[in-house]
Amino acid sequence: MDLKLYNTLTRKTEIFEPLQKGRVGMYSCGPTVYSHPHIGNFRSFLVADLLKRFFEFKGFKVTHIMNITDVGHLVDDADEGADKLEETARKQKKDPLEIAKFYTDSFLQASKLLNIKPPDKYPKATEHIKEMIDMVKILIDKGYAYVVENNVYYDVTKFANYGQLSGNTLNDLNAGARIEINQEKKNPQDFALWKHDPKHLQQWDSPWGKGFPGWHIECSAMSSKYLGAEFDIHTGGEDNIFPHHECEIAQSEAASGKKFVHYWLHTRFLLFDGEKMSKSKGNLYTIPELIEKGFRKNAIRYALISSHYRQNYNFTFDGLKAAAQAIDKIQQCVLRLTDLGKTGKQGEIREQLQDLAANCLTEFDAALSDDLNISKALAVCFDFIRQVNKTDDMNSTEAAALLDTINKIDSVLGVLEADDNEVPANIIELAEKRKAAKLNKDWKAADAVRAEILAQGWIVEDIPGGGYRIKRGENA
RNA sequence: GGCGGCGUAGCCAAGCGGCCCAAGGCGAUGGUUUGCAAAACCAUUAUUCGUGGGUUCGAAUCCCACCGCCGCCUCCA
Repeated sequence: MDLKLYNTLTRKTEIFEPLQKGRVGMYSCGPTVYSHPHIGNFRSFLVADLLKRFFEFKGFKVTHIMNITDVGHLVDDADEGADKLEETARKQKKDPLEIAKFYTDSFLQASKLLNIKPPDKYPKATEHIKEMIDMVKILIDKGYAYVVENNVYYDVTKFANYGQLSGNTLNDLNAGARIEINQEKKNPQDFALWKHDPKHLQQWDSPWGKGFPGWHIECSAMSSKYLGAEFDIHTGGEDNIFPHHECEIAQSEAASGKKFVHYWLHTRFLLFDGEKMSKSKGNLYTIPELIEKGFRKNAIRYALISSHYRQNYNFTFDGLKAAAQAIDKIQQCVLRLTDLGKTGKQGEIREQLQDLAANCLTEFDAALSDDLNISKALAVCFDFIRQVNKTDDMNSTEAAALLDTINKIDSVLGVLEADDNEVPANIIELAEKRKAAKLNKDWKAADAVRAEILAQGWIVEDIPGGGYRIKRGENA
């Protein structure tokens, strides 16, 4: 089935056609490691993860690159002033690279908690200074860039398509007049490829003297190194459209003479309780903070992927609770199928169930193939689960087949993490004690033990037939 | 000023010209089941899609106007 994606570049939903059959080259704008990444950052990373997993579900071999920006993002509007990393470094009196490492680790840990599949490579900007310098040289040689006083700027008037991605024309940008006039630049919209600033803590040698790279060049340089000058798909947050991605296109296409990226996918911002997240509002939650508050990591993942990526997602604690409930519904079904797979009778799979499973996967595929219509896909998933729950007298072959279907779906959703909840021995003991009490019809004792188990953070549930099941409770 | 998005049940959210008296999740209510629970299942929870016009045999879906909300326009995913 064809995958359709909304392409920011053309402002149309298009059928995805890879450069190479069966393969996808994908680049995602990653974090700038000067603070802990928050849920908003992760929504964008999770959309990339969802898309990548869906490509794999459809049988594509994906090469996924996500950069880690550990240098070069300037703080204020005029390409002047302190670098964000440096600002943090000065505040904390640490070396910028130390700061970068600390927050890179924070990012990687949170990514793991959210069950994000690691990209094939997380290239770091500071490890690709040479590649960036090489690209800047090419841009100067080809006449797209010019040197002034140890600084290198890109001349936007030389690139005819500047503004194609964002819809910003040079005239509009002039009218916007938010740009402080920098006398060095030929045009106010020209952006820095290489900057000279003796006050900067991070410095590298270059043909233009000591300095540091401009903040768009790293993605152009690293994407071409790992994916080639021309590749399939580039993802990021909506704020990246302009100027970052617009400038990447200008740099990469000018340097290579080829089309840069075929499909641009941008994730809309997350709101928190209907408001934009910001430090001043104190609503920039990080993943560990939410876990600290008692929310489950897979609920956070579910919440963040459960609405369409081109829609603002309004993040609320109530939404997280709803997400946790929804996952439980799936998990409950998985538990039952797992039990039946072990204890059910041997047998053939009924045709009706075979069709149910096949249709589910087809519809799930169709939903996500429609520009990642996740709501529809989840609806398919829950419809399937209801049908499964309604099915009595299931044999072990059937249970295994249906379980396999859920697992295929979860290879994309990634919310059913392997059950790492080893039930402690004392809890099992208590559960056995309760079972014994129940056999004696000593309901009081049985209920007391159940309360005790709950107090320790676990839930016992009876299964028809006299058995029971132990689940992790809220605080386990 | 320029570019773009949104308004569907208590909440989240799909649908984008007829299959819609509108999917799915959460919540709520009643029922089946259970020692009691939990889970599960069944039923109910929008004859209506921000408001007003229009186009059409037919509109939540297209057009116009109005109201409200939000994002981007060189820090930001």
